[in-house]
Amino acid sequence: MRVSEIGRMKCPVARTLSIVGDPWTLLILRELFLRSRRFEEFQGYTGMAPYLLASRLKQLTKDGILEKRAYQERPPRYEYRLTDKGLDLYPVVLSMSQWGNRWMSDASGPPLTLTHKHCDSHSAPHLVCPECGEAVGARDMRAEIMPVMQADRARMWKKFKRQTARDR
Amino acid sequence: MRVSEIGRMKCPVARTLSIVGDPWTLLILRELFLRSRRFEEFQGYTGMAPYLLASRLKQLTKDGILEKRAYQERPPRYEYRLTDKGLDLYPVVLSMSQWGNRWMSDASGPPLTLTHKHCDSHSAPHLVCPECGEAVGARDMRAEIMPVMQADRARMWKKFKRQTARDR
DNA sequence: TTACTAACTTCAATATTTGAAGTTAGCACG
DNA sequence: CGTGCTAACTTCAAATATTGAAGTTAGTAA
Repeated sequence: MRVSEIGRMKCPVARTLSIVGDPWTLLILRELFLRSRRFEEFQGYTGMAPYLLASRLKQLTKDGILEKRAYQERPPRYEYRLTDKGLDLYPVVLSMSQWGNRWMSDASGPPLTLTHKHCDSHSAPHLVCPECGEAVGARDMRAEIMPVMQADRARMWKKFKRQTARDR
Repeated sequence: MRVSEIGRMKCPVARTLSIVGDPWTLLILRELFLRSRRFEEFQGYTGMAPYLLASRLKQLTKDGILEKRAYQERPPRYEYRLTDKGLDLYPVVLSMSQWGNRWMSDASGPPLTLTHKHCDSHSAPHLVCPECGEAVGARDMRAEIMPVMQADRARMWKKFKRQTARDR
């Protein structure tokens, strides 16, 4: 299977990865959540090659994550903004930020702080169960693979087994 | 900047990306959260090439996300399990799953369901502010870049500007 | 007319991924 | 004792993607 085919799996994680499964794309998203909007800002703050940046911005726009619009006509200049679909990726980027803070920080103090606008407190949002309100982690949840995804997995497994059998 | 240097930025998102900023790595994590443990399972259910799988597992082990252990001696067979550091990546994978459910699903019904073990209800955990308990999204939070990260960004920006100036 | 800017595009060199095939260390069957 | 089978990789050559450097476009400003 090629990277470009990951999105064809009947799995919500895989489908999300087909859009944001790339470090440069996620750095662009980080910048957007830090309120960068211009090509130059993305390039300067991520350090990525302009060819790659252009191709990623094009793809994200096609995927409906970003909207490109001119912020002036002459000379033509553009900005990129998150759509609602893009804004909704916030939990992904935030989770990465919090994991990085917890597990990858050095002695130089917190690089980012977050304030909840509504209650005006510094906070690190966490996941809770909407039913009981308790904080949840990996050990607290049980995932069940439904028939539609199970069938897809069974198909992949069979293909894999057929392949290894043919090798002999 | 090269992909392999992303982790040197003083940014928690970038540092996390240096470990999980790759679609195959995240698919391996998905499998681990779905309780896969063996090389063969990862290969069969992700469809990735064995060379890539082996190199990713090696790196994840080195990064302290996984532990490799023999589950039998003769013939030698191994399994891979999440460490605490790895388990703590759950919010990243869960956020991706939920975004995929919301924005990338087709008509064939939900591929995965989650049950909160403690209250036994089907639930889609969401982010809340720990201070006031309110659900939070991108628009509700204000990020502030602290001096240590700000300095790093300023350095990158200057380097970028120096580079484009030299081009002329 | 020359310098400068933002937003790209092009090109050649390098690095990574892919698919197919091969290897290793055993067990199981006839 | 030989053949087949398994899980967990490794190797190789071809295809694909990324990188760094340089170039382009459509303007404004001095």
